[in-house]
Amino acid sequence: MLRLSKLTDYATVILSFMARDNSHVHAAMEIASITGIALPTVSKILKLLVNAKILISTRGAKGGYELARAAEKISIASVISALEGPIALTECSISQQGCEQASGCEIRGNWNLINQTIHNALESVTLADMVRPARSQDLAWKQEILIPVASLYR
Amino acid sequence: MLRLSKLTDYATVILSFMARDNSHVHAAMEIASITGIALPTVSKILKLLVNAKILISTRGAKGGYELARAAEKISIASVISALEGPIALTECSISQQGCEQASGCEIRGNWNLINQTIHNALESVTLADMVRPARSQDLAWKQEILIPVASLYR
DNA sequence: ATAATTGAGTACTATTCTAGTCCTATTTAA
DNA sequence: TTAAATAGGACTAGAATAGTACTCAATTAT
Repeated sequence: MLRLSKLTDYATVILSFMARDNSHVHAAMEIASITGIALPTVSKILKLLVNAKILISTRGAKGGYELARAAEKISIASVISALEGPIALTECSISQQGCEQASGCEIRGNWNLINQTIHNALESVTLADMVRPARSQDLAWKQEILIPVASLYR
Repeated sequence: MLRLSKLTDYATVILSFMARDNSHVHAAMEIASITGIALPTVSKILKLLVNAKILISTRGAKGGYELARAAEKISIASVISALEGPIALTECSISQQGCEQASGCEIRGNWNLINQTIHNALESVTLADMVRPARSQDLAWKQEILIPVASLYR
């Protein structure tokens, strides 16, 4: 189902909360109670986000977490790869081992293309976009979508 | 990692083989031996593709599978959803149950937007595109990618 | 200095999902 | 009627995910 893991989903919830109130640092406990996510789980996610340089942590009393940079500069792609590793639809996109399928490998290049397309799309969406309320069914945006892969061959 | 399942990967391999030679029906056994995928697994995939109306099956001796329509009319999105169910990054995108996260739900609409964007991108790539050889690192296509979601709010 | 607060790191467990296999029924061509 | 082939479902083993717990390290307030 092309799904993100729950942890990634939680991460966006946590980050969007922090983006809305970035005036001071937030302790893990505070975040847990506000979002309703269990504390150990919140901690785990926050640590991953710190490692990915998305958050900055301050230890000790009065410590906590805060965004490492403005919400406009935090892409959804970076959040996803912080939690789930590199964005790659197929196996071969990560490990360059190559597949043993003799006849199938001709499509790998195309998968990489699709992969890149999706990656770029996710790269273009920032945390700031997520915080803003979604437009209701505004059909205009559908026309805006470009289909780069298919048009490659024309 | 935003991964597709192996079965979906196999499915594209199988379908691309069938797209290249759509002159006659292919038995599951034939497909298995050519692609190197185990027969029971191939059968399972083929059945799912038939249910999704992507393939047509003929029973009995001299039976087999063939594409239900031209490769140009088979989108990658339809293949993915045949194997993995509806394309949805987050839980809420499928079940309208709603999330219990009190403060997080404001971003659901935005997830749906991203979701739709990716879905449309995948919808635009067809099996025929996959069969064609991939262009080598032609950087031109990168510029072609449009970032519809972020630009929505400007 | 010392105690309290808070994050860092690691290890562990249970549950869910995925991949893959097998068996039996049904259909059709020869 | 027989052989070839798909249809459908049930089942198992393994891997990945989600969530928890515990101990160490750092900082600040008193």
